[in-house]
Parts: sequence; C-alpha cells; structure tokens
Amino acid sequence: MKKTSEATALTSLILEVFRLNGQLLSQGNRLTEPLGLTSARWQVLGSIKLAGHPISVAQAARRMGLTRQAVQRVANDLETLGFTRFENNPDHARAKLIVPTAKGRDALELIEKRQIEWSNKLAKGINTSLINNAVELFGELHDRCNKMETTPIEA
Amino acid sequence: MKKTSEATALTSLILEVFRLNGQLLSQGNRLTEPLGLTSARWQVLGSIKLAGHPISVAQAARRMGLTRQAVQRVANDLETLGFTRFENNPDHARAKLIVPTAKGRDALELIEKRQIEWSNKLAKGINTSLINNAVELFGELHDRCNKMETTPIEA
DNA sequence: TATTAGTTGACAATACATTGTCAAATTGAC
DNA sequence: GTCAATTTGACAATGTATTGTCAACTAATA
Repeated sequence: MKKTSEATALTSLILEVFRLNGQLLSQGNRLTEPLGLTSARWQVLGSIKLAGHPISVAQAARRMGLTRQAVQRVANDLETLGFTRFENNPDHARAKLIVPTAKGRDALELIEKRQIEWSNKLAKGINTSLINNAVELFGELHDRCNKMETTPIEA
Repeated sequence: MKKTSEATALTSLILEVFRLNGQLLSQGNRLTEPLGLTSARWQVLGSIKLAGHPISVAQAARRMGLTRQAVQRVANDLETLGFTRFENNPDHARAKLIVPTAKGRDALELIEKRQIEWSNKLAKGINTSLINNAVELFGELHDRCNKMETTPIEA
C-alpha cells in the first residue's frame, strides 16, 4: 500500500506535534516554576476555572483528554501544596470536588497575566485564521483518532 | 494587558496540541506494542533510518527536538531488547553509533506498513494543503519558541 | 428490592521526559 | 603543544502519563 499525499503531510504534522508539545511544556514549566507550579498543575488549575465551578477529578480529566489517574496524581499534588482543597460533593460520595484556594487563585491569575504577554509575543504577526484553521483541523483529527481507538490493529 | 486575537487563537491551539499529543502517543503505543516497541522507541529507530546512516544519541536527540538524556535512555532500551546495537565511531570515542539490527529493521518495516494504513485512514478526505499549512505554522512556532527560550521571565 | 453495569478514587507497575551534574573526549584558539 | 570551551555519555532526582486492577459508590433495570 502506498501513502496518500494527505497521509504524508499528516505524518509530518505528527512529528511537529511531538516537537512542539515538548517545547510548550518546557516553556510552561519555566513560566510557572517561580510560583511552585508546573505545566500539568497549571493545566488542572486552569480547567477548574474554565469550567466555571468546582469539578471532580474525572470530569477534569475528560475535559483535558487525559486519564483520570494522571489528573488524580496532579490534583493530589495541588492539594498538598495548598493550591486547591477537596470539598465534599453532595451528588457523589466518592467524587470530591477540586476547589482552588486563595493561594491557587492568586497563582493562576499571575500566571495568566504572564501567559498573555508570552502568547502575544509568540503569536505576533501570525494570521489569526491560519491558526484557527489549525485548531479546527486538530479538532477533526481528535475526533477521528477517537474513532480509530475502537478499531484494533488486526494481526 | 489584553490578549490579541492571534494569541487567543494560539492558546486554543496549544491546548489542542496537548490533547492530540497524548492521543498520538497512545495510538503509537497500540500500533507498536505487539512487536515490543513503543512510540518513543519507534521514533528513535525511525530517526536512524531517516538519517540514512548510523548516528549518535546526541545527533538523534537534536533531530527529534528532545534532550540527549531522554534519547539515551530509549536507545539503551533498544539495545537491551536487541533492536539496535552500538558501534564504535571512528570519529568520536565516546559518541557510539546506533545501528539497527536485523530484528530492528524488520520491526520498523512492519510498523511502517501499518502506519501507512493508519495514516491513510486518518487523513482520508482532509485537504492536503490544510495540513501543510499547519506543518508550516508549527515550524514557525518552533523557531519562535527557541528564540523565547533565551529571554527569561523577569520577576 | 435486587442485580447488574458503569463510574470513581486508590494503588501499582511501567514508560517517558526534564533539569542538573560530573568526567571523559573533542575542538578550536593561541 | 597547551589550555579553555564545548560536546557527549552516565547518573540522579523529579515530574508526567499510561495501562491495569480493585473496591466503593452510583445509576439503571427488572
């Protein structure tokens, strides 16, 4: 079987995703490190704020596209470090809610300010619709990947 | 400071990169697992083939945008598992060359066949130039990120 | 109500990647 | 040739994420 032109382009894109992912994590760590945070901790903290209300670990994991185990570990770290606390969930005895503390909210706010400067600088002069096309493409690939998950490789 | 429209779009893209990165790694693991490989091992093995000749760990790391330590670990695993061996480098006493064994070449060939099917399926019907635009955008972001590295966050 | 299926947190094993540091090897300037 | 700067592999510490499994909880259904 031969690779289609789309597939060839896609393979290049995938390699770029790996490279950029590493770079972005590194940048995020640099950005958040002075506050005792990391890229992963920041992302979890941000997902709570983005949700608009406290959510459980499993809910946060689904929003971020990670396993709940990965998020659980980070959420526990955040609690230990005092950025969040767990609050009883009236609707579910096991699934406690992640609630940012004042320390967590302050840290997030400061980081978001810095992230604005950083992203403005990084994005300066790039065509917005070019970026949005990529976002859309990624959403499509995301959905398609999900569908592939269910189709195991036949030996 | 306010976030520009490009920066807002870029932030969305970054979150998509994180999501897709995880999904792709997962797919790669699934694809390579029956052969005793993983996404990372596959990538290192592939980078040797892509180079066209045996290269050192540090060279492979630069090509992939990873630290040499990360690649070293994976390269050692590959050797232990018999997919590669280290060969003396006439030009450098320390920097041995990673050389795929027959087992390694066979495994890579089989995976590449499966990857063709997989990527053809995933990319089917997507506009090639849309993908290529994204690749180009990522290259640009990659370069810009590198320049940001040198500019530390001022406290 | 009872049973069953799905969700959730906890725990463990494994893999992946970063930063930092050290010593050996290489390279380049002098 | 000598010495300093760089490169490279080795080792350690830390953080991130996956899969798998189990028990507790929840929800749906008969």
